[in-house]
This record gives sequence, C-alpha cells and structure tokens, in this order.
Amino acid sequence: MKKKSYHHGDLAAALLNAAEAELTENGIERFSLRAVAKRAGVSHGAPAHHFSDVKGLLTALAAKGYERLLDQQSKREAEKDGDARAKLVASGLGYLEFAMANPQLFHLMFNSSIPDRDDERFFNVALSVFDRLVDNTQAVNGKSPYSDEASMVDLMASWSLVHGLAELIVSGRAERPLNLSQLSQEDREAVLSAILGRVNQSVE
Amino acid sequence: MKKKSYHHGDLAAALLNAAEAELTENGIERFSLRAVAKRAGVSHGAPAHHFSDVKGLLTALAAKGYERLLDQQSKREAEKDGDARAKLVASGLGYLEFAMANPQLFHLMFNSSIPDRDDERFFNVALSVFDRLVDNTQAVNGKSPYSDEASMVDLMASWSLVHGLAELIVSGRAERPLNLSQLSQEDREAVLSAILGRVNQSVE
DNA sequence: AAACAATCTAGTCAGTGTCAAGTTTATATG
DNA sequence: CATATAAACTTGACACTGACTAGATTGTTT
Repeated sequence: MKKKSYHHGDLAAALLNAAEAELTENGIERFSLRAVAKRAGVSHGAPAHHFSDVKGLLTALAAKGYERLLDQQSKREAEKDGDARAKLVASGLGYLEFAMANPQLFHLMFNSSIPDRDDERFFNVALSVFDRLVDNTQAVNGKSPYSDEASMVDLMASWSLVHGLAELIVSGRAERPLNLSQLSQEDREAVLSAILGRVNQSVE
Repeated sequence: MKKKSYHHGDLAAALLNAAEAELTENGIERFSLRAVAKRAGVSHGAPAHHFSDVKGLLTALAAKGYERLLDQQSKREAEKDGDARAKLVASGLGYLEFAMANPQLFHLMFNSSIPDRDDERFFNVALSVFDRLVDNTQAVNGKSPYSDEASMVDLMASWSLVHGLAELIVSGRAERPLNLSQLSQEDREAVLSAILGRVNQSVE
C-alpha cells in the first residue's frame, strides 16, 4: 500500500470498498459518487478513469456481491451433501443468509435497475447463481428444467419462494409475522427452513 | 376543471397523475419532482403545498397503487368463489397481474425504500393486503395464522412465492426461463398458476 | 533521456430537492 | 359589501449531484 503518491496504486479496488461502505451506511437512496471518492481520499473526478460512470461502479460492486452470494451458498450446501432436497434447502438458506447479512448490497443487486445486466462479468456471475439452481433442481426431481416443463415450473417455484422470502425479510415486512429478530439463530433457521420446505413437496 | 386560473383547483390529484405518468415513462431512477410539476403545468415549488416533499408524494402514489392492487385481487377472487384454494391462487394471479401491468409502480411500492411505511394511509392499505392473505390462508387450512404456527409458515410461503415470482417477472429475470412474453394470455396464466400451485400442496 | 500513456486534480455545467420571500386568489369575518 | 386572513402558487436562491473538460503529475516504454 503506497503512502500518499499522486497515483493511488489500486484505486479501483479502493473505490469498490468505499462504495460498499457508503452503501451500507447510507443506503442506495443517498448514495453519492462524490462521497465515495472522498472516502477513498481522491478527487471527485478520479473514479471516471476506472469506472465509466456511477452505474459502472455499482455494476461492479453488484457483481462482487453475486460472487459472495455464490460462496455463501456453496458453504451451506457443502454441509449437507447427500440428500438432494436437503441440499436445495441449504442453498436457499445461504441465499437468505447473504440477504440478511448484506441488505443494502442485496437491494442493489436485485431491487434496483441500476446494475447493467449486459455487463459481461455481471451477466456471467448472475448466470452462475441460476445454473446452481438448475443443477439442484435436476438433482431433486431427476429431470432437467431445460428439457422438462414441469421441472422448470419446480425451479421457478423454488426460486420465487427463496427470493420472495429474502425480499420480505430484508424490507422488514416479515418481521411482524415471524419475529425473526427475537429468535435465536437456531430457531430462526428452523423457521426459515420450514418455509422453504413448503415448496415442491414430494407427495408420497 | 378550471381553465387557467392562478389556483389549480385540484392540484394534489393532478400531481399524483403526473407523478405516475412520469414514473411509468422514466422509471424511479430518473424520477424528478420538477418534471412532475412541469407536467402538471405548475411551478417547481407548488408541490410543497400539497406534499411535504418528494417522499410524501411518492408515498401517496404508492398507497394509491396498493388500492388498485386490492381491487385487482378482489376481481380475480370473485371469479372463483367456492374452493378456498382456487381463491388463494386467483388472489395470487391478481397480484401478478397488477405487477405486470404496473411494473414501475410495483417497483416503487415494494422495491424502494422511498415510501414512508409509517404514513397512516400507506400503512393501513398495506395491512389490508396482508389481511386478505391471512383470511385466504385460514380458509384453506382452517387455522388462523395468528394462533397456529404452521399456518403462519404456510402464509409466509404463499406470500414469498407470489411476491418473489412477481419480482422475477417484473425485473425480467423470469423471461428467459419462461418465455412469458411469447405466450398467449391463456398459456401465460396456466404457467403462472402452475407455479403458484407448487406451494403448500395438500398431501392427500 | 525522451516520448507517451495512464492517472489524478480542479473547474465548470446543467440538473436536482428544499427553503424563504413575495404575489395572487379564495374564504371568512365585520 | 368591504376587509382581514389564510391558502395556493411563483420566483429566486442554495447546496448538492453526476458528468465533462483541460491541465498537472507520474509510471512505462522505447
């Protein structure tokens, strides 16, 4: 890390860190590129040399978020390898865990029309999250969602439920019905797993 | 409707209409209070006399959106009275229908932290949507979500699935897997109903 | 050592929401 | 009916925003 030279050394990364800090502190609504530059100790025009505009910066940040989301899901899945359905639920728990730990980032990634979906890196990493769901769905019901319509319906139901629940939690709307903030982590996970388990139940 | 007097007559309503038009045309990201005032044919300072600030205006608009959402759901439910579960699915279809018909408004209502949730009118009308779900859930499984934990789990699963699916559709992420835009309305509703039906299935 | 490209600063511009002061109109009061 | 008061609206100012430009500084290549 350089001391105080004219050139920063790794300003792009520093800006991303500053951007995430600003995002978590102020939320997307009051996000300011100039504040990010100031936090990184650099003039307000500097970011333009690393990110085309504020949309570019936030797209890169969102892509980083997707990577961490993937990690979180992988970690959860790894604990439960064996039963395919348990793995699917674990993957969903990882999704929820990420959302609860990074509400503002989650909001940026999904709830805003800010990130540029055509950005290559963003597109690919978002696709990876989807592919993981494709694999897990196929492992559960034995048919590829791409070739089997009913399997795709299952996939969309899983996806919708997990994502919707994350939205309701992050936005605070799930708090009154579920009281999540007052539960122990164990109880909280039990409740969330129960909800996730209500979709695509196998009828035996 | 007055012609061109200094006083507008019903500027509050005119501003809400202008705001919705601006919202649908430009999206929440490029929403501008001054543009709304200009569209309503009034100076940029005028809105302050009817809405405390831009947040106040958008909160009122979001509340109006909730009312229309309720209407849409009522209409759908009315077609299927009888079977409780069919009614629940119909209610969900109304939810999706509203989202698809008013994507930007839907986004304002749910995906932004703009509306003031403590605003009385907003709070009440949002509660009405929730209460409807409470009633429908109770009708399906016979137990009140407020007193029965498993019933609340069912409710949250229904809510999450419907809302999540709406999010995925509105944001465009459901398009690639489902091809909704290329289907006839009949086929589209069949697919959506199938997905909605994958939650809280009765195991007989 | 010199040329060149990349990086960063500093100034400017149009646009934003909000506030304060002043103007016009409607309404209530005598 | 006249007049005081309140409400509705305009106008101008302010601090802030993101983007653009020109110029200063530094790293790299030849």
